[in-house]
Amino acid sequence: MNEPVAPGRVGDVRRRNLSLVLDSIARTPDAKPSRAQLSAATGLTKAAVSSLVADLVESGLVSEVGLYRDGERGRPGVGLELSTRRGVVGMEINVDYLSAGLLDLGGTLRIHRTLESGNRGQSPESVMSLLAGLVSDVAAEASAAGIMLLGGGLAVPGLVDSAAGTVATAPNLHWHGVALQLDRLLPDAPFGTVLHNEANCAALAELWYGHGLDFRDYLFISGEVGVGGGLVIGSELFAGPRGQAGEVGHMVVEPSGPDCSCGGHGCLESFAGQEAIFAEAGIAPGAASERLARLGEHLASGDPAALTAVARAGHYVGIAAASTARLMNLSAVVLGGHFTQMGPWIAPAVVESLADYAPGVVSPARVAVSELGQSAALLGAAGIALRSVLASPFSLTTSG
Amino acid sequence: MNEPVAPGRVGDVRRRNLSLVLDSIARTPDAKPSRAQLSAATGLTKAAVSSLVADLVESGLVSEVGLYRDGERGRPGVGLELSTRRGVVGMEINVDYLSAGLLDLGGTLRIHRTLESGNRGQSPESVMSLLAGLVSDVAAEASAAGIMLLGGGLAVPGLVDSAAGTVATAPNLHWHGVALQLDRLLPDAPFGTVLHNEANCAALAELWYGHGLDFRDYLFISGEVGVGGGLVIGSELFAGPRGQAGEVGHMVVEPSGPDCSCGGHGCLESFAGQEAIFAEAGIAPGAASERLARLGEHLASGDPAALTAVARAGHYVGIAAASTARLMNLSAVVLGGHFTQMGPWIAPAVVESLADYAPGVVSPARVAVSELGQSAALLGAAGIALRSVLASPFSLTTSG
DNA sequence: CTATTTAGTTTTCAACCTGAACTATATTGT
DNA sequence: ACAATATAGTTCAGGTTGAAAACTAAATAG
Repeated sequence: MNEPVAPGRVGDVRRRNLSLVLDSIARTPDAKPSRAQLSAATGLTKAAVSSLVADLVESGLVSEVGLYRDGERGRPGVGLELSTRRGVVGMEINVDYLSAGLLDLGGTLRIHRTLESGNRGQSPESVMSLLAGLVSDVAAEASAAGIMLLGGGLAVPGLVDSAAGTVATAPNLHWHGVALQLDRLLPDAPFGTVLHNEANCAALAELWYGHGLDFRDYLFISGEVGVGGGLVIGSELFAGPRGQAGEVGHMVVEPSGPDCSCGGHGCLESFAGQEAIFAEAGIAPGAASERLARLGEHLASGDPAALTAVARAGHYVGIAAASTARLMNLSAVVLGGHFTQMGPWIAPAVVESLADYAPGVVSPARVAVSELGQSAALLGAAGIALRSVLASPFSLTTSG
Repeated sequence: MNEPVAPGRVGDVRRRNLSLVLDSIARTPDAKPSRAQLSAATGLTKAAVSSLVADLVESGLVSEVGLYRDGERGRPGVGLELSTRRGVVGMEINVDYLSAGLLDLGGTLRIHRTLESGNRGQSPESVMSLLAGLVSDVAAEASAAGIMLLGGGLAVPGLVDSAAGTVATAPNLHWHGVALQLDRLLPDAPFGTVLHNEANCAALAELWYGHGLDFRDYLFISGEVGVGGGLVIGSELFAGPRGQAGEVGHMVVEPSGPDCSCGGHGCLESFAGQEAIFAEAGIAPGAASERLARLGEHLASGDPAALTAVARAGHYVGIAAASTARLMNLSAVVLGGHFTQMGPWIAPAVVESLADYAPGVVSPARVAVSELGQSAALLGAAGIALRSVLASPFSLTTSG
């Protein structure tokens, strides 16, 4: 009950306004706004904006980029943009690969390296060592390009405790209750590295770089080995009480359904997880990516077993989405992960199921398939880091 | 995307700290803290607390209550408490009755009046007139007791838009898209009257005056004519994108289930709504309260039809709760509304169902039955108003 | 080349918290 | 009784901050 609410101090005002100005610059990536425009956009006086911008320029987060001349009368303003000489690193540990990438403050992915690596069952230490090597390559390249790294985000396919930097459970990696040495990855970055759930990262990537531009509230459902998800409410990720919300894979969609590895019955994952779809479609065992490709071929050639398998998965995804939409008053659904490859076949089944179980709640036009590729989680993790920098620029300021 | 984030001004600091101090006083209802204790609790200096308290006392929200002598050495502090001479009004429009009550700032329900009234199908204007009469009685009593009314909250069984003060749809009242004249109810109260959903109000009452003292995160499921609900996350109501989250009644719990009035199939309401339970239990038609009483008798006497009907409702409530708990990472469930009367029979079924479909997520000890009576929604509505006063005391201050 | 318009800076001022010194009022020990 | 001590609360100087308004800077229009 007794949350330690910090007292408001005079300095808080500046902290907030620094972030407000920085955010205003970030929201207009093309315009390169002048101080005067920022003053109008934020409601702060020109004097205040000047003072705040001076701090931001000094800290290196913002650059002046020549005159902003638009043919109008009067003195031209000086264009401002987020510095492209500051960046954050997005990282991903997945079952089959590791990856790391550099996102500059402007939101451009400047570097992206992937390393094939079978991580299932490997020790966290050895995987982290591999990742640290990959990251140091990226860091070296960034350094060569004159880009200073401020922080990073790491996406892991499992339930995580971001605050503690621990992985509670990552079934597909066979990790349980491991504390990751996040400090190793970016030892010099002032904001450090923060751990996040992979599906949540992908949901956020979708928000910032995908369909989030159209939808403010949606359920993101990501097919992987399991079925993960993320809830975006008001253009923000809903993380839940312990940061582990969005686990749509174990919603009950068929009370009389088969037993699930979680101990329950009739979970969505039993119908829409990779193994379930492959089995139903008659795809022989093998590497996941290869089986997925074969499923795609079967679908394209109209194979009935594949078509029914995917339609069944879509049907149950629709049921889970219908319940979620009703419960949380959501109006859109975005499909990601392996569902993207089945997009043309699974989306109609989801639409039909939604129309059947929750008519009028999610219109067909608001069932979308992600267009971000395999980099979604990495982009999301980097984006989280980027936004945490933009949210608290004060610490980089001389007085911070 | 472009949320109008207000710039931070110097005065915001005081606004926040006024609320912080007021909140600190509210959190210690028994202790009647001194300024020095508040200083320690909030982290503000004694000087700042003194200045803030002076404003709060002047505005009438806080009273000094004699010396705080605890046998220790040193000058005794002056006890502070939320004024019992300021209050808010909770109001409820339901199918069978209207009610209004006065909650003082200390959180004590001082007055509570109920008026039997068949409101189903009545015009909003006539119902509001009846309610306004009831409220003016309460206001007169408050005035006689020297209590100044600051604001009010009105609970209505339907989907509402609180900001606009409109009822989107209240099926059981037969209201659709009506704008309520909330200003009529408490014309002199500086904070006005705010409209809320009944189930959400009940969920909040549970939070503030019921099991919320034990649980920080839970799903509240309220059986009424329909099945409503409320999601409490981190001791706060999760309202959703348009303030209409928590509609657990239309989650899909049985894909092959019967058609529902919402247009879907297999909704929870089809199994756990009043009509469904009465029909299954073989309770003849009649007034709702009377049928509920008869159901209670049948249950107590061990009537098999009644027992299976309630067990079946509990089974499906458990499925919906399991899905919700998984999706949102919740760990507790509170049953309210008509489920309270069936508590001893329905709770075990819910527990069993949860253990079956989401083992280890919600422990049996965390399935609770509400102990608040019919006044839950009213208490919640009043509590919302009370908290909005405590959150923005600045407007009552001389400088506000 | 002056008037006008827009950008950005400087100056003055008020709000408000901190920190330290100070006053007020109690208990304890002799 | 009375000094010592401890705790509560107030007063006042100091520093940070943004608002408001005056001012400087730099462009275009005629």
